[in-house]
Amino acid sequence: MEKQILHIDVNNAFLSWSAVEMLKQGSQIDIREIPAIIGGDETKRSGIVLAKSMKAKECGIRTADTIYQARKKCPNIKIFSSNFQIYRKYSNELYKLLLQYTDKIEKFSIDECFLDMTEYLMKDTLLNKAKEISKRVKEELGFTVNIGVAHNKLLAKMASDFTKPDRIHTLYKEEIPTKMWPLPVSELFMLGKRTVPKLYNMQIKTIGDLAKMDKKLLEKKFGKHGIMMWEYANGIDNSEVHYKEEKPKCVGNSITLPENIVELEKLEEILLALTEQVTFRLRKYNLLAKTVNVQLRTKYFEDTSHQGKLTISTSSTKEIYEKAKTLLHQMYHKPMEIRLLGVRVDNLVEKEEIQLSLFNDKRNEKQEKLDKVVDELKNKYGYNKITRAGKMNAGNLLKLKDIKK
DNA sequence: TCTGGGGTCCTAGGACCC
DNA sequence: TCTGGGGTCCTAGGACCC
Repeated sequence: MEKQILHIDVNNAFLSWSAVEMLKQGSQIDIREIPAIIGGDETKRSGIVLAKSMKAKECGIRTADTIYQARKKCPNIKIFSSNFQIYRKYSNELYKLLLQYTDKIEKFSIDECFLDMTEYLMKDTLLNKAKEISKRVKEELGFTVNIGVAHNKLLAKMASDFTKPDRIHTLYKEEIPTKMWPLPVSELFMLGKRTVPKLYNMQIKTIGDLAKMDKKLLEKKFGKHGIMMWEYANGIDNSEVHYKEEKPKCVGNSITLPENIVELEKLEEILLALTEQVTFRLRKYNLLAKTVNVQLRTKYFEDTSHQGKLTISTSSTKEIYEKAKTLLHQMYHKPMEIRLLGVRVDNLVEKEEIQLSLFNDKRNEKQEKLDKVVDELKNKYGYNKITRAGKMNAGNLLKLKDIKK
C-alpha cells in the first residue's frame, strides 16, 4: 500500500520563533518584517548566521554566512542572539498540535517533522488535513510552516522546500519530471558542497540529469552514496517514519574557544567542563559509553581527532574524563594553538543491559553516588549552578556561558 | 570582528587471525 | 631473497544534515 507522508518545516524557524516570543513580550516590531538575522556572538568567535528574515535573504544573506559578511551585504541589518530554550518550547508546542492528527510523527530536527498519514487514504482528505494543520499552526501558534505532501519521506521533504513561506506543495510520482527534475542538482537532499562540483564536471547540472544517469556508473564513482543519489533523483525512498523515541547513538559537546589556547593545563580544565556536560546527558538517557573521542581544531582550521575504548562501558565523569585526558595528551604537541576542543562518547548501551550481564560490580560505587548527587542538584537548580569542587571551574574561568544543557 | 554545535553514516587503511 | 586472501575489528577523517 502506498504511504501518505507529510513533511512539516517551520519557516525561518529560529527567527520566526524569536519574533513570536518578542511580540509576546510586548515588542512593537515584528523582526520577520525587517532585515534581521539570528546570529552567534562574534566576540566569542561564533559569529555566523543561524536564521534570516525574508528581507535579509533579499540582501543576499545566507545561513552560515559570517556576521561580518552579513553586515557587509546589508549594513542596517538587525542582529539578535539565539535562545534554544525558547526554540525547544515552540518545537514542543508544534509537536503537541501535530499529535492531534497522528501519533506517527518523526521529529527530524528541532523544526522539522515527518507525519505518516497513511490512515487518511483519500488524496483530498490528506490535502485538506495539510491545509487544516497549516491554518491552525498559524492561528494558534503564531508562525508559519511549509508542508510537503507525497508518498515517501524524500519526496515530501523535497516538496516542502519548493517555494516559501506558508505554502503546501504536493510531489506525487507523476509530478517528478515537471516539479523536481528541472531543479539544480544541488537542491537534492544529501547532495552537499563536496559532491555537487564533481557532478558538474560530469555534465550533471539538474536533478533530471542525475536521474537519467547510469546507476552502475554512479555506484562505481561514489559507492553507496552514488546509488542513493540516483534513487533520490528518481524519487525512490522506502524508509519508514521513525515515530518511536530513539536513544542517541553518540553524545558530544564541543566549543570554539573565545581565544586560541596553547597551555595544556587550560585545555584540560575545559575538557573536564565539556566531559561533565556529556556524562550528565549520558546519565539522563540512562546510557553507558564504551568509546571516548576527543577533537581538536587548530587556529589554522586543521581538525584532528583521537578515539579510544574503555575496558568497561561507563557513564562516570571521572573515568570518561581520564580517558579523554589521555587522548588529549596523545594529540597535543607544543606549540599548538587550539581554537576548538570537543569530547564525544560513542558505542552507547542501555545501563540495565550491561548490569545484568556483569557480575556484581562494586567498582567505583562511590564515584557513581557522587555523580548521582551532582545530577540531582543540577536537575533541581539548573545545569550551570552546580560545579565540581576542587578544580577551578573552566566555564567561569573563560566565561563559556554556552556550555548548555 | 571571518569561518557554530549537535548529530549520523560511510570509507580507507592498518592490525590481527586463520 | 618477492610476500595470498578472506574476515573482523578498530581508527581517523570526511560528507552530509539542520
